[in-house]
Amino acid sequence: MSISTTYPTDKLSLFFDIPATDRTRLLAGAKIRYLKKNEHLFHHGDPCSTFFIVAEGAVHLHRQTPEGRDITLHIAIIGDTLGEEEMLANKVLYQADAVAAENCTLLEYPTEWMRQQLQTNHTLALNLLTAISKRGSRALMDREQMVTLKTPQRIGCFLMQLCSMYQFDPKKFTLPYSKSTIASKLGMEPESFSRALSKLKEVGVTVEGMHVCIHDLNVLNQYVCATCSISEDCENCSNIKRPA
Amino acid sequence: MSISTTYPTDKLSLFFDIPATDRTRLLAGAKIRYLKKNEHLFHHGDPCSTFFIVAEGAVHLHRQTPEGRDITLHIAIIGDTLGEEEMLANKVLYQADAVAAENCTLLEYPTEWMRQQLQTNHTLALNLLTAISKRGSRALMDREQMVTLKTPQRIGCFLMQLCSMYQFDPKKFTLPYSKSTIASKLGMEPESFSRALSKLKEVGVTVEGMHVCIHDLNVLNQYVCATCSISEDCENCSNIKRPA
DNA sequence: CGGATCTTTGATCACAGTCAAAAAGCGTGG
DNA sequence: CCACGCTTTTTGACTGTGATCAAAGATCCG
Repeated sequence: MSISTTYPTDKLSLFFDIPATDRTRLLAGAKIRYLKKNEHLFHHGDPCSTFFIVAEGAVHLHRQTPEGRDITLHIAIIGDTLGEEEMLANKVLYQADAVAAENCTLLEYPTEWMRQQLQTNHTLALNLLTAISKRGSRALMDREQMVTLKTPQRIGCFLMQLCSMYQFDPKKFTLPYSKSTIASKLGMEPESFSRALSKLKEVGVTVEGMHVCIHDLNVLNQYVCATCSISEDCENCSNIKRPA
Repeated sequence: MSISTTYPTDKLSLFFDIPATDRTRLLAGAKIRYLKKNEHLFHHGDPCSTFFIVAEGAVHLHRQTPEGRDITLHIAIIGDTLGEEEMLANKVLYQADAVAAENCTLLEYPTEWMRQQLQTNHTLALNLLTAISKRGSRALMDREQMVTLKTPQRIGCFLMQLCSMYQFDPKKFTLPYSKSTIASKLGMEPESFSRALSKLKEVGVTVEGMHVCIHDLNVLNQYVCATCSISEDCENCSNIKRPA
């Protein structure tokens, strides 16, 4: 079975708008890589000559402070890329640790090869830059929310994002990664996360184990966004207000 | 006197690597706009059909929470662009307030015109995307530091950034914008900012009015970066370790 | 000089971090 | 299938930091 039939490459935003022939070549250049949950993809400081696209699962990107504290940079999901900053900025070492947050499938490319593709394939280049730009504005949002939102609100926002990213049914879905991972991604301690979850019960969010139930999206939405400066410009919220 | 002789356009990163003839055309397309300190450039929600480049001074980008709290998104300085997100994402309204943090000179372009330039001038497009990408990774850093660094450390980091951005002499320089503006940009209240400044005295940073003196950059550097996860990958710090 | 804004200082409060321990969940092997 | 050990999550008590409210000093500018 060929790669192109195995993976729904049309779900990878990097390949968006790329004609079938080019896409086939891009897929042929990829090595498929499987990762089990908790397996390392690369370590902070490793020499870096590979670029990855997440085809399935989620990869946790994090790094440590000199004191040994662990900070989450990003959780990359389907369509996200790994090592692109390094590739574009010509870094020779990976700038973070990458660990599978669940079982993963990745497309793996030599950085050099991908660089060449980017030079000749402008659509590909544009897609990558779009992705980077989106990630940037996401980071801006996160920073903003760090200031404006309290712990339970940030969690609420995250849960709504999950629903929209994975097309989960808000009434009943399962957390795709562990609670500590989520806590870290939200910049808080597991204890705070746990306590904040119980506060969310007051707005109709029940979490038992890995199972989440948002009784009323609108109630949660209002609770979360009441103090958020992004408001009208928030894609996440507009999705909720006029559901697909 | 022509625009090209009046402004050191080679300092605008957007025009980097662009041949003189193209650069001249780009400058000819610009309207020059002067802003006095505290003057509004645009308001959040205004219809948006203009793109700006900061040629001089600094523009404070901020927006409000529903509760009326003011959140700083960015302080744009020489070479930075305003309205580029809106332009690229085809937004029809500005997503923030823009106010001059000091007296400013701006290059002003109709969004449509600039869009056309970007389509034909690939270097220009690349420069813009580089700028956006840099801003994104800056936002990521900020978010990270929000978690890892305490108030005085964040201020210290900011002061070092100032020195490197404006080529200030650490021993003696003047804050380019008001303390409340800086506080807001760092995501803290003016009171906290003020108190944190006094703590910085312990590591040899004296601030009197708008005048700052960093007695020993290395001491400050160590104090700031002791708990920072970016460490080796921090451009700011590498500048200090091997000064120009 | 006087009114405005900006900054500092003081007192208090709330929230999230920390440390410690209990509880729940998970996988392994008997 | 249960028992065991390990990890993850939760709960509890406490602490530290920064936000908040209020008021006093500075500073700026007309």
